[in-house]
Amino acid sequence: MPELPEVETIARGVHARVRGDRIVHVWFAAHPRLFKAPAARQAKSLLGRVLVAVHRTGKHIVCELAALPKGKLRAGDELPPDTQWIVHLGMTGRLLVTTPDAPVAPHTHARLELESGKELRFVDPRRFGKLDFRDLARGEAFNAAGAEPLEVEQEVFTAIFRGRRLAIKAALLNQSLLSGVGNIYADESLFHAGIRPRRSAGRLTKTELERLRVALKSVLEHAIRLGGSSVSDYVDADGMPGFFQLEHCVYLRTGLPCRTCKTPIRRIILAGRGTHFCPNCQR
DNA sequence: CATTTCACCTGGTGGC
DNA sequence: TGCCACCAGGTGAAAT
Repeated sequence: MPELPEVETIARGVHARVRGDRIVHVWFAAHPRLFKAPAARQAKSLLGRVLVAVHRTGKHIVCELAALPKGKLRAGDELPPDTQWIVHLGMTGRLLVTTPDAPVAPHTHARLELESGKELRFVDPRRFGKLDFRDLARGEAFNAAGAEPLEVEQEVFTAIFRGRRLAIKAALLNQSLLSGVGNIYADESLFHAGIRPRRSAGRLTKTELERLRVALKSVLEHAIRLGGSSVSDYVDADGMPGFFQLEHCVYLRTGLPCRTCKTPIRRIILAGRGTHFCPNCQR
């Protein structure tokens, strides 16, 4: 499932391959629920525009698009973006840069044909993903609701959880508090911070919260360096897997010995999700 | 308001 | 081998 490190990896890969390319044809599948703004409006906004940059905000991939100016474009000219195409991968979404003759995978819901001949494809078997766009002229620039885990400072991080009675794991998963943390990195960061997932968020000490902030940041950064976790069907923009799943300490390791103390990893259901922890290392 | 539960989806799994 | 019930979980809406 794509979380912050996977989305970051994909965004970087797409950016490197399509930056400066122009969208010359747009095809969308007829699955209305995939589209927050109507598909026809999105297609109209995408067609003919240049992909100026692709980056990540929370779990969203943001493609910055610019209209081509009327006059001649000179080398080195910066095109100011006027539109954003927003891709959320949901559970099983993929954003792939392919050659036009590459076989079209089942559940391909969007194909953007580029001037260079490449194609940007959105594939999502479960259709939990979402496609949307923003008109920057209307001041609609996309913003994640929660704080960025890689940038948030101690004081803000502490304030986020203050007074909240829900379990810390549930709080970590709440995208309006922190953006980008999903099930894998919630479990892994709580392990590295030595905190049980069921602990009440508001009852954690300042020291524990600081341990959690640092653990979360370093787990996410490590995962980005390894290209993310390929646990179900995640692949990057080139269709290549990541390798952070090899470094998981608790996620999907139920019954296996803790890498630190050999105690078998336990699995519970918390906030409706499978939750993994070491009963000895996490208190 | 804060928090919890559930529907949305399909592919993979395991039981028979 | 085939069939089917069941589960996975990010998000947003509905319920509590």
